[in-house]
Amino acid sequence: MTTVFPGPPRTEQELMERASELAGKTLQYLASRQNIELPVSLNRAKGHIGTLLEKYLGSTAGSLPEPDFREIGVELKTLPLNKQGRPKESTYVCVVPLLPAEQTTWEQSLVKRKLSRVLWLPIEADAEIPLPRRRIGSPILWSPGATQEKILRADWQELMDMVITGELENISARLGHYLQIRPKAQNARSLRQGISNTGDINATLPRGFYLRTRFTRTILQNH
DNA sequence: CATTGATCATAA
DNA sequence: TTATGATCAATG
Repeated sequence: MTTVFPGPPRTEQELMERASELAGKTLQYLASRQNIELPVSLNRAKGHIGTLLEKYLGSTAGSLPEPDFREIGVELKTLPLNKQGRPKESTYVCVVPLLPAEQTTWEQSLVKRKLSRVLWLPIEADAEIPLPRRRIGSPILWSPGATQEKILRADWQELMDMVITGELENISARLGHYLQIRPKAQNARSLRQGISNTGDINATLPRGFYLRTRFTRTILQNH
């Protein structure tokens, strides 16, 4: 593997310069610059493109529960686009804290810290385009507006209230305007400790926070 | 055909 | 083992 830049970006501007160079380039180009081979399909490499971009841009966070660019507090998210140029998938944000000891305020939450500043990188993702030929779009450096944050916060609060009051099993992906909670696991047999409907701690499916496609669509439209 | 629930790879 | 990176695929 070849490292393209000497270290992590020190400023947002430096990050944007690095990302802007990729606009219009293909995934083949992105991989070639780093002497990494593209997988034949994303089927068995679902996060490959995101990882490739992190490496290219100089992220050092690894799999720490932190924004990708810790030095400047920016989170990197790819945004897969369908044939119409709209987001085709929801966006994973972070793990849902299920235990009482893990609870925080909205201000301290990982959801807020990650979504405070996001570098969105649109990627062509229509199934008809071969992976190597899919193009990277122009980067969007985004922060939630006041109204957006208000709704994100309300979603988070509503969902976390359910988590801590033993209503976890009543949470479905239908809840939440912008944010939703869905399974985030190796498979349906994966288990995590959580608060049961009797208030005890028992085993449950690990969950994650996701941004709905209809929300990321508006982010894209506003640019 | 959009959405929900399920799943795959990998690093520390 | 549990977080990251996400997309797949069944379902309504």
